[in-house]
Amino acid sequence: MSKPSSSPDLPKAYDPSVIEEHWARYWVEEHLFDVPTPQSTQDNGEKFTILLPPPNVTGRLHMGHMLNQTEMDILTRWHRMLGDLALWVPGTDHAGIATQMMVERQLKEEGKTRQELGREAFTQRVWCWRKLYGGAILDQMKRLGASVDWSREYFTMDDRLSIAVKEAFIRLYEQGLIYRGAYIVNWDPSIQTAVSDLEVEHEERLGKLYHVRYPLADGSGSITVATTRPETMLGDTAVAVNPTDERYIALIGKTVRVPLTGVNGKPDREIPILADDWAKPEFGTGAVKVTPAHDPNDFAIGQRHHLAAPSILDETAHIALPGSPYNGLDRYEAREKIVADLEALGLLESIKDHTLTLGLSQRTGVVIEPRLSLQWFLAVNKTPNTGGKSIAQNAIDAVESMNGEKPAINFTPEMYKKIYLEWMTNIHDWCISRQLWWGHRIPAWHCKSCNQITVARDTPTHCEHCNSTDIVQETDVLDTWFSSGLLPFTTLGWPALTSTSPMSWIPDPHALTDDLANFYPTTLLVTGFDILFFWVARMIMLGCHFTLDIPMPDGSKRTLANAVPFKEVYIHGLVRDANREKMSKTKGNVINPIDIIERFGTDAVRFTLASMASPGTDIAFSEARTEGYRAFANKIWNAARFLFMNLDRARDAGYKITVKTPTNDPNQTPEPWALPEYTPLETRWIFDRLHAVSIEVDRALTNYRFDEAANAIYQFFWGELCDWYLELVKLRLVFPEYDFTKSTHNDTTALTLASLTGVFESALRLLSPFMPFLTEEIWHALYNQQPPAKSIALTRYPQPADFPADPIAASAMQTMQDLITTIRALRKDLGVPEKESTPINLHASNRIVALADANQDMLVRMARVNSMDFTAEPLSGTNARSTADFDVAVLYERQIDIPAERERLTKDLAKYEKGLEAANRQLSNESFMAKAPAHIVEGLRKQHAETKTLYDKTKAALDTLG
RNA sequence: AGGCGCGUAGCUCAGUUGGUUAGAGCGCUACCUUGACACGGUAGAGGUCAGCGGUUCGAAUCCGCUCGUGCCUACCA
Repeated sequence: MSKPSSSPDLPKAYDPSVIEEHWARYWVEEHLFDVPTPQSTQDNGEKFTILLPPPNVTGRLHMGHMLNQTEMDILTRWHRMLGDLALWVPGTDHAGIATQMMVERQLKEEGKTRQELGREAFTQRVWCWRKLYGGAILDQMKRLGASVDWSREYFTMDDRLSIAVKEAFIRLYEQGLIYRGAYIVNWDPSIQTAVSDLEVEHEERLGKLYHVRYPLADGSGSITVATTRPETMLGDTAVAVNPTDERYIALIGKTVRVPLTGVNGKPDREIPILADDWAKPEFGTGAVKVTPAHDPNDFAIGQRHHLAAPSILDETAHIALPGSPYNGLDRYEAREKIVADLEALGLLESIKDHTLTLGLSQRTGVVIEPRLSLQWFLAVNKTPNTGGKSIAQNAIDAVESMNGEKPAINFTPEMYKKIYLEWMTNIHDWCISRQLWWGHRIPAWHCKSCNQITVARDTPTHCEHCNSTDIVQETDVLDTWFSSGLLPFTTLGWPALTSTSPMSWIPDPHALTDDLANFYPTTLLVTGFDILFFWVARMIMLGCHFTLDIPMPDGSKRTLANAVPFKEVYIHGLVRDANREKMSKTKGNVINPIDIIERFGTDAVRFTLASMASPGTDIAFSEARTEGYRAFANKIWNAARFLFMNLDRARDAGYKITVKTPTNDPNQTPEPWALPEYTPLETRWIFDRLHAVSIEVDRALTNYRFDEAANAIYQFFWGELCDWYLELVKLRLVFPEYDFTKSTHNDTTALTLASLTGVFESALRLLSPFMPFLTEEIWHALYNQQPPAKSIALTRYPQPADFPADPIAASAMQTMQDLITTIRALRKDLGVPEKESTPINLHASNRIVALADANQDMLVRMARVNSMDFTAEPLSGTNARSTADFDVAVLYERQIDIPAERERLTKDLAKYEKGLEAANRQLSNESFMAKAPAHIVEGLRKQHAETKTLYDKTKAALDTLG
């Protein structure tokens, strides 16, 4: 309770730049959204836990981040205001490849390479880099007003998270699910590391199909193979044909000489022709060259037939065959030269155009080279040696509904569930090793004596197999997504106190432990579909696999086996430009959120994104829309000015107005508004609307319908509160007298002031998750900078039960609005000057006559009516209008534009006629009458009657026009 | 090669199990600088719901085909 601020505090036009920075800083500095350990707060409340998809440290905020964070922030603020314990954990991802590339690029500018620096110095350099630039995106987040818990901020390479990654790796290894082996992987020759299947983008390109003749070793002829990559022939170890292919049956078992492979005077290499189903008779020549080290299919053939797999390309995709004339050539140079040489030898039969799908590295855009190399894999379809289901199976079970029950993890939109299951059902083992320096180093040591591997939590001194001390640590690091896949529980403190290792580095082990007990599993994940497989699927795989021992605050232990990391997944669309084009640097259509925020204000941009965020569709971001929402912010600002002005005047006149904001404590339900008998119609009505809009917003947000929630609030605030309620309130407060000292201090004035304040304050709270800055500013001003809570975000979210529903008032008000609108339109068509008041005649039911009579002041103010007569006879003619409920005539001497009026009436008549025909058709249709549900028939009858009335009235009006 | 989605007012999009006369914002037209607000007010115009066929008493909504468009997945040399 405090003195309201005076109106001069608020400038006439809303300027977001003046207030937003201040509140953004205030929220962080006051630690308003840091969640204390739950013992000290209400522990019977619901919990809402949400993990921010960690942006890359290399990242700059883009519109996708802003959409993602706006949605999460709306939900988090909403839950917090509902009294839930709302924890939103922020952090950043070390983003192995991306970051390493960034720093390497920087080194290159200095004329250095990472190899010159060495591993140790290079990683130091990356840490320095991350210190300098890594926080940029978090600073930008603060500008968005994201209500995260900054005290729990993490970085995926932090010590505690690194230990968790190591722990997870070791457990999986011990369960026999991580193995090391030589397989064909996707190799990026530009950054020289393996990447996973997901990090490869496929693109159709026009290439060539070469037919190459391989001479039979016995000189009896030749066999022609078809290939798109002639340069790999240097590594061929066989030619395969289909066993059923009659053309080649006689050749199976013979050998051919691979052209161009003779080195130093030696003859060309001799390789067998063998039978394998993989060779498809209908493709090319039906004979395929087999290069096990450079093609995944060929590798499989090689395995089946125990072929050697010589590598002919080095890690940079240059030919590595000492002595060969092609040695040192890039793969494409080699191709050119080999094709020319084959041609010269007369072994090149033909070259045909051929469209092929190329794999490109997502990060570098370089063509992926399938390469045989030693890598670490996570077996996803294998039963762990400790028993139980495979990782993929658990990840499927968590999402599939069992026995018709709701699945443990629910997807919105539902479509993504299908996509996820499809992918998870066909998943291959995951290559988790990367030949990078920046990342979590694999905790494995190779023994130089016995070649075996020792995997250990602490650096071992000797090989666990042969006791040799000649051991060296694995140089590979883990795929970044391996660590991010663990985040739902590692950010909450796992494996603190649950691990076999002491966790002495944890500053306050108990706090972290409580986090896991209190907040795991998390509630919701909000993200884009682009990381559905990369991240969402991996979190489900890893989360549902591990058994987590969770120490409870009371000292007991809870074991969570195969628990889901989150219960809900909400997938949003992509933010595109206004023309629905994908934003990209090359197209130059990237919108920088900070730029747009500076021009329109964060609130307006947030509201734009929310109001366009319809599930399952991308957002075509349009500035026009944002301009509209800036206008909305300005509208609210000015509505606040109107309120403050009246509160000032009231105060000057001796009124004492109490503002009251309910708390968000779920145990304390505020007293609902009790309206006395003398409450005016518009006040009953606005409370009814407030009741209705809180129902709608609650329903919409429950279903992730940010668009519907935003639109409902917009419509309420502008279309109902400002357009009608504020105008009508002037009747009680400022009309016809503006000077309160001269007006009577009657109950209605006081009630109206209190209602106006209460309604407006409630509307602010309703809006605050969407426009946190503006509402914070006005709310503090409302309390003259001494509010009952530190932030509007810490107050109660408006609930339907807080406001009295009043269907009778709602209906009466609707009639009054119809009447006012009809009179206004009529006045316009009659050419009545705006300021001139006119008498009206009204013909209507007794109920409506009584209503209009009781609310004459509304008609005076809103429709410039200066007197009203009621007629028993229906009204028609050029100065009258009819609705189904009433006829109204405006008495004005000037004549209406007859042709225009005739056109309008004719149009209406046609519309009614069409409606009548349709209704008649239905009502005389026996099947319809027999089969349609009663309320539909009833509704149609009513509509038919109304249309009939309108038709008749319009017809009469048209007849009088002549 | 498979799979998924989309096509509704000039533009960007809603339209919840089929049900009364299909909605919003922006834009457009006309009038109004009224003491909260011209980032405003008031009143309007604007759609054969891509096309064709089917199911139904009833279809923007369900089914089939055609056209257009976007995306994802895949080891065919």
